[in-house]
Amino acid sequence: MELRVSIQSVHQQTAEKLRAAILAGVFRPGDRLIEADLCGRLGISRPSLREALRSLEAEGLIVIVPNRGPQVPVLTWAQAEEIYRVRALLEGEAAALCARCATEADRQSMRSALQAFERAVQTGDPASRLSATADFYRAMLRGSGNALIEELLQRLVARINFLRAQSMSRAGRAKFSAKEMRAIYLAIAKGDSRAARKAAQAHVKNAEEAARDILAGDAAQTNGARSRKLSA
Amino acid sequence: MELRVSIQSVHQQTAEKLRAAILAGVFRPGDRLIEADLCGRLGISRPSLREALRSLEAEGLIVIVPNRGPQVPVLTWAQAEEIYRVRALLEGEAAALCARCATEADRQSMRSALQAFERAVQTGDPASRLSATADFYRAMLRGSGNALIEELLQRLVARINFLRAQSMSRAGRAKFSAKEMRAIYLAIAKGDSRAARKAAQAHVKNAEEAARDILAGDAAQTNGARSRKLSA
DNA sequence: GATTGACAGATTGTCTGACAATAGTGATCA
DNA sequence: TGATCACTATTGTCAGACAATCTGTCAATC
Repeated sequence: MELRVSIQSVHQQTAEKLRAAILAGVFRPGDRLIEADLCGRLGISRPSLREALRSLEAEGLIVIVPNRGPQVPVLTWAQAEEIYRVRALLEGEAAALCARCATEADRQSMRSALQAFERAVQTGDPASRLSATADFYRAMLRGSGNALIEELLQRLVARINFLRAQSMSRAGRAKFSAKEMRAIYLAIAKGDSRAARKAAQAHVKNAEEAARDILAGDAAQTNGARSRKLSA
Repeated sequence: MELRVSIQSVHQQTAEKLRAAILAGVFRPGDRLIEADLCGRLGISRPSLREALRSLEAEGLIVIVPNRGPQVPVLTWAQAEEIYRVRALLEGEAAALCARCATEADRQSMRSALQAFERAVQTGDPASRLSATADFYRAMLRGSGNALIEELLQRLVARINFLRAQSMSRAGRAKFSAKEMRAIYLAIAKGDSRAARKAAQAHVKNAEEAARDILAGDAAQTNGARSRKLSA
């Protein structure tokens, strides 16, 4: 039983809030984060803020340019591609492990998350879709029994969150997504680790392709502005 | 041409020095790092030190216990096992990628690092062995063309450095190591990505087993002291 | 004898205020 | 038009301070 009353340190809370803000899109790729500004808004001192920023930097969620300060990184497609490749690798492994050693409780969690997702697809509710997806993955990673993979994936996914949110809300993608997730679940339920790995990797591959389309369309629109920014 | 004379910020330099010190074994698993002490020794202020510590914490190189401060983590075997599993996955992928897209220059670097390693094995020079291994991997990861994998692996390997140094210096292990590395190189030189992946994974698997023996022997010796510490 | 309570010392968590160094900006002048 | 130069905004770094917390010790109590 956990009786602790959130004795979180300031920098820790700060890091969490900023993380959440970036994932929620409050700060967008390319945005600068001004220290004094954040201190004021969060009601904390600069040293505490800077500690939090260092944590986020090491997570890859922000980059800190010397003498210019922190900003949300703008991913190149090459970087995104690397992330997707590693993500496929790790998620495949997690699925395979899960197929081998998940408990019935884990499978149950996955099943209900999957059902929630399918309901959300039918009703067309983007928020529920996102949370159901998160639940599904959490259950799978928990079932894999490898905390390291879970942590690494969480960080990687955070870095492509921007692409993810867009491609997930794209017409048609949700339906395919549901099918792919079901395939992962079925393979795991059967205990077929080989099939589970394949299904998970295929899912990431498809997500990558959806993201690529998004980024391509995006780049075409804002190409001038962005390349000017990068070369500066 | 790079003329800059180390315009690295203080916290960055600090992080690097501490990283190097931990890898070199100056601070051993379980050691506490006292802020005031480090500030004095490094000649820096506490805020700067704390920023550096937050970076190292996010890298997993130290843990910071609330109100007790930073310390070098003591790995359980379960944690080490997770790291080895992910390492096998990533190194296998890197080897496979390298087999597909390394340039002749990359292969040349690997070849000379391998030769240096074999010479070091014959002369029985542990320091050269370590540096040659590092060179070999650096070349392979560079050849894979995936900077993310390189970064992730670097961090993971840092976390098991303690085990690694011990198992590498173990009688007999070096010779096997040389054989395994040669197998990786040959597969990459042939462009056989499948064989390269297998060879790299086998190499990690063997390293893991060597490490397990070390940890088992270690635990038997200091079991009393350690379990008392953990339960406290 | 074991548990509790109190206390001192060590260490971390956090803030304030300050100042130098740097990058970006706009004005000035050739 | 282009180069130069001050100005401003912002970051990098430090010193000093104080509260909060942990650790171990020692006496008091049951």
